[in-house]
Amino acid sequence: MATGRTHRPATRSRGIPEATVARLPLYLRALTALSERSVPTVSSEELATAAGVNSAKLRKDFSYLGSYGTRGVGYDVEYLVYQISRELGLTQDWPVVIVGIGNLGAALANYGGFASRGFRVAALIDADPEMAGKPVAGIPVQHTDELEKIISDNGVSIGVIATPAGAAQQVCERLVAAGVTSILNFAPTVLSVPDGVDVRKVDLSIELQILAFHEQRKAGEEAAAEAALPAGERALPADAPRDTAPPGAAGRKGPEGDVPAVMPA
Amino acid sequence: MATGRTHRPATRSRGIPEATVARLPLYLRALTALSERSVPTVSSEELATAAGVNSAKLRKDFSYLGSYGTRGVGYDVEYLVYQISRELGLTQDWPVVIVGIGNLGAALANYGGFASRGFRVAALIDADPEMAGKPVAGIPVQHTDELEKIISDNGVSIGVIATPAGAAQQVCERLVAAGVTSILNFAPTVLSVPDGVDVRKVDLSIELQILAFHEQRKAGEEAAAEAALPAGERALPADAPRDTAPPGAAGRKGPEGDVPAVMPA
DNA sequence: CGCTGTGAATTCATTCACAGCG
DNA sequence: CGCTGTGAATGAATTCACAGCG
Repeated sequence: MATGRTHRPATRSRGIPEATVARLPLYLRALTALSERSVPTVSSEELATAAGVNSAKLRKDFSYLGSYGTRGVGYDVEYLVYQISRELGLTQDWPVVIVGIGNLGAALANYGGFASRGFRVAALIDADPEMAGKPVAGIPVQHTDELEKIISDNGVSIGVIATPAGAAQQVCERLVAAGVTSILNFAPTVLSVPDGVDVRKVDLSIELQILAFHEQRKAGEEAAAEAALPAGERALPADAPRDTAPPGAAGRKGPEGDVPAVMPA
Repeated sequence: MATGRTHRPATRSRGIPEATVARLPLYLRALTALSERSVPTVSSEELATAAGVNSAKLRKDFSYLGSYGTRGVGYDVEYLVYQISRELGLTQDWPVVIVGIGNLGAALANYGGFASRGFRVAALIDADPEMAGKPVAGIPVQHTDELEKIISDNGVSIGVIATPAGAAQQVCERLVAAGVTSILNFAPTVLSVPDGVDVRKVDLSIELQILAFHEQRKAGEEAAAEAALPAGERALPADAPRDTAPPGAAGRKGPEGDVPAVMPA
């Protein structure tokens, strides 16, 4: 990906930044809601609010797609829905397979937003022979043995892995060998794939851990705020509300013997 | 460096970059696996591979935490596990509530990796009176009416929203009012929260859409690479270069005004 | 030596601020 | 006027590359 250094002069002809791509679905969702309410046009300000971003960012994002707005007015909702859908490749239907029909896999299979927008669950696959034939979300589960056949018969290029961590890499390899080039991984493990295959991961415990980090920081600040007095500043120096570094940021270097007790017991 | 140049050598005492925070759980997972295999030390190179990042990035990340390695040797696995756990706030247990016990909520409740690392499901909450009392993953579901009491009785500061989109904002407000300051949102909607509250979102269809974008791009490149044959089908693959230079082509507008109606809601 | 830790360089993303079109 | 589209400025993240410690 992006390895090829095009000799294209400055102006990116089609290099939409990754960060922008990641926001297009958000815009699309907001626009779809407006469309359902028959709202004809939106300003960047309104749409940005609905999508939870700021308007400068939204306008910059749209500028990578082309000039789809009208100065003094805003954007035509229907038109933008179409343009973004097209950009995301949602004007076609993507058959998807879900591998691993446990609790999570079943929940994904039942997830409505799936079919509604450009994706179609082509098959559910599980390694447990007991599951074979049993319908989940109206679709009969098929055994892993059929994986390769299913992929090629249906021209599947997107696979969802919802197996236990231990099985994920192997499943991944089979999917890739069978022709899948995009994988959404729910298993808590790092997948290694050949070049040209995209992997995105969703991991509950990672998200929780990130939240815990911030939560802990908040607790620390709170405590520091209450007793705003000289304390072991190395321990849990409350970052200034803004971002800049707080005062007295002396050297670092974690003195190994010292394990600063951080938890506000 | 640009503006840098404060009086202080910018040794941030605690300003860990967000991107780094997001990777700490990955390192932790890889380290935990090593620890279970009783591996005593790892080099940045090995650990980086296991975590799926490159070693320079890993070393830079660790440098924000302190100097926990030994030159010429690597990192002590146990020690690093401890340091990262502490940094992430996992040396304490975080009670978590899950609101919305449908397919997904149930799957989350059953998710093992939950309890295993610093988190404890304090309660399951659902709006359906039918659900009340029924145990899911061994925990009895409680009715939404109890939400505030549950939060405060258990000192919950992290909430997981797995309700339908329509209910999410309201649930969010009640959680926040009751004292929750970190939210993991699985509902496909933008939550608005007051300052000081962190929200992270997990959205299946967004992830799929991002994959579809890249998938489409691959298909386009492939076609173009194959043999510049005039593809008869969709004339708008990933390559449709309608965007161009900002300078000369200043006044370009959408494609010949048309194409309104589109997606099936 | 080998491998960490880190300034400096580079690349990527966000924000500002305003020219200019409708 | 109001609002888009976008250069330029700023800021964040990644990568390079190497000094220096064990």
